[in-house]
Amino acid sequence: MYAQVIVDILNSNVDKIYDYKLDEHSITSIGSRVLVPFAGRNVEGYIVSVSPTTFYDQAKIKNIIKFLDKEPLLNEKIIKLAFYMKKRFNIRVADAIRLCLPPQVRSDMGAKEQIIVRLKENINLSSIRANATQQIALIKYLHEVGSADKVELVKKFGLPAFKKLDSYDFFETQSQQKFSEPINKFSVEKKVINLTDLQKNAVNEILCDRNSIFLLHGVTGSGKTEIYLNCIEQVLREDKTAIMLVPEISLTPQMLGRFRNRFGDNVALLHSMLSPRQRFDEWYRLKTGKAKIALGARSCIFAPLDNIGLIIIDEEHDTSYFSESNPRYYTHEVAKYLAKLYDCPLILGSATPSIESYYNVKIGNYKLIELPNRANSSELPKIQIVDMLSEIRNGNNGIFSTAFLLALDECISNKKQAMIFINRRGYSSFVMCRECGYVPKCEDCDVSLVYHKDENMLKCHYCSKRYKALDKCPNCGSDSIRFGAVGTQRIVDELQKLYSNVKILRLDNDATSQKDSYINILQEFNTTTPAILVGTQMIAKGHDFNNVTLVGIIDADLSLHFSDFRATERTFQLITQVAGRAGRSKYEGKVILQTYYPKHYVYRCVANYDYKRFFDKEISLRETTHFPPFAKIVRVLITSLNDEKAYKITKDIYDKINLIKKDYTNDFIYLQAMKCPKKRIQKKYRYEVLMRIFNKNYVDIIDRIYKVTQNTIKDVSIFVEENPQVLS
DNA sequence: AGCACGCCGACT
DNA sequence: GTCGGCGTGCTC
Repeated sequence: MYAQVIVDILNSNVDKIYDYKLDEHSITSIGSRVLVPFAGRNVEGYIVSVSPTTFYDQAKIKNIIKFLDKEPLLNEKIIKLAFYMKKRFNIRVADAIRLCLPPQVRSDMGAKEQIIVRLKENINLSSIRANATQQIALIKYLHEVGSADKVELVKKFGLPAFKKLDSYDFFETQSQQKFSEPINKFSVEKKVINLTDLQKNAVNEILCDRNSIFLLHGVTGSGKTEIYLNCIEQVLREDKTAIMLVPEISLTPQMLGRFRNRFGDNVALLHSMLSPRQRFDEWYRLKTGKAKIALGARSCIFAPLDNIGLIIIDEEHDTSYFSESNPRYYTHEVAKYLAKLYDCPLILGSATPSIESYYNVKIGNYKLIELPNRANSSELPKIQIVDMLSEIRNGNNGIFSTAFLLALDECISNKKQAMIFINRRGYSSFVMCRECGYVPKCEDCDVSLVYHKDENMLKCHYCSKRYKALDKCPNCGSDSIRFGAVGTQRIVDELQKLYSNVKILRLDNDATSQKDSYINILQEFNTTTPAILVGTQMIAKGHDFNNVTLVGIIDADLSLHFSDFRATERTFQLITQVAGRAGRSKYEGKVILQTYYPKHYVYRCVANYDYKRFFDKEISLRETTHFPPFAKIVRVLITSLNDEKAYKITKDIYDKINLIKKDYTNDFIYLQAMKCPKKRIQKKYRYEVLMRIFNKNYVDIIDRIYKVTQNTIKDVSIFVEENPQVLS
């Protein structure tokens, strides 16, 4: 028998199947992690299949050294998924497999045992030549520290030196392994919640059709979570398992609490806030069947579950479901494939579905379930559009409109809470010298610096590099400095001037850099009245605050101005989400939306909670302009510390794609090579080849694009992105 | 990726 | 004549 093995090396040159001899081990070996000899060393690999024959030269086939775990870590379906991901997203199989395993599995308990090296007692140093500097340095070092890790020694003194000394038999080695059983416990305190008729129908519809993809379109507060919980309950009764995905940011204590209360320690949590150890424990509970529900962010789709009965993607429109760094993948596609493999339903839930998902309903790929009302029958908050231009005409040049200040006054004097949304952190968007127009920029990135008042520093939002704040213009010496558009810190400042004795909290990336402060800030806000919470997108998602009666959107247009075809869609989603924070319990909520474009269709639709009208507008626009979902955007991103090299490669790739285009003249809507909008980030120069391609022959074309961009070139990295979320 | 192998300049 | 610093090509 032969085992087909994928080696755990992240390099496309070895991203293929290698055959090894397998003695009487039968089919049960599939998914096992093994140690195999490979190019003169031992590496970890995964058995992806087993067969009685081989196409490779039998004389060259080696034996598997050992099996690294008692049980296979992967199942056949996960392996299928890994190969699908290679094809669909152009990533390596080993990359896909790694997504399915916590890092500990590979580093702590298996083949990657540490090899501890010591010097033997009576070694004859005279065999070393006097000019072998590396060897002597190694001996000296080892003599000083006593013992060291082999990997460390090789890194410090080079492999040749280590090998030479090893050949003299100077070393004694020992390997270390560790592994322990995880522990965990939670109590169940079951609360019965009566479903509305609409919710009941939704649950029934899903459970009666286990082969479909459902788009659950329910307004904020319509009780989608309760539907999820009921569906999961049924699936568990059938002795199956479930995966529930939420955007990282909306995995709030409330959400977690609801799952824990309902399912106790049957829920495993996979979340980036967990320590590596905790994450491993949760993974292990799923792997061993001690937990049957995997709850977590994007990568939780790779939870080690068998017999999956249901997959849910909550807030399906959220951009965090795109993995934008390596390995790049789109969670919806992974979930769809998994659902098909397990013959189980997939639920995509949102108050503001992505245009693409809703379009899939229109063309019959998804089934639509609608929840047009809030579950507790409270009204959706009234959204009032305020024209900021007419504010200026009326002599108000401030950040806040008169209508907003009045509403805030009322809110505060009623001892309620307000949330203020501004999608920009820091104090102001940029700083500029009034005399000469100088704008300080980051040394490593092609972006303006942002002033952060609390630290009195200028910060780069792309690489987090910090600079001294300016008291004088370094260019002309003037001390007259102007601040650009306002950010969260500035809002807090202005509000504190107006309400010196009201608690004002800020929630953005800066305020939450320490691990728990995110939860602490929310906790403090939750228990304080009156109070004002100022924040970025972070405050938009899934928090249930009972006393919020006012939501202020300071500059709604912000996300509208991105030169991205999804800008309006994002604006609609963001505003609906933020507005949904108001009036969730017995108190009526109100939303004030400040804009310079009050007539824009996105605001008309948003104010009436009219998703369908917005969708119709947007989809016809996309169709006539040939944008997704009617075409695909592909971006090849080329980055390098070396500007000329990057330029040369870009030109090269452009030429090659231009050749492909000759075979598919009618399929290309657009093809262009250029510098990226941000020409440099973290010292790396950035170029791109951008194209738009019709769907018809897309699969063939992208395959060829992947091929011409695969060549690994020294000092230059090349990424191919499909429908990139941000173009910077 | 990372190892062998082979070619080269530098120094013993 | 060795050592070690690279570039190349291959890994079941």
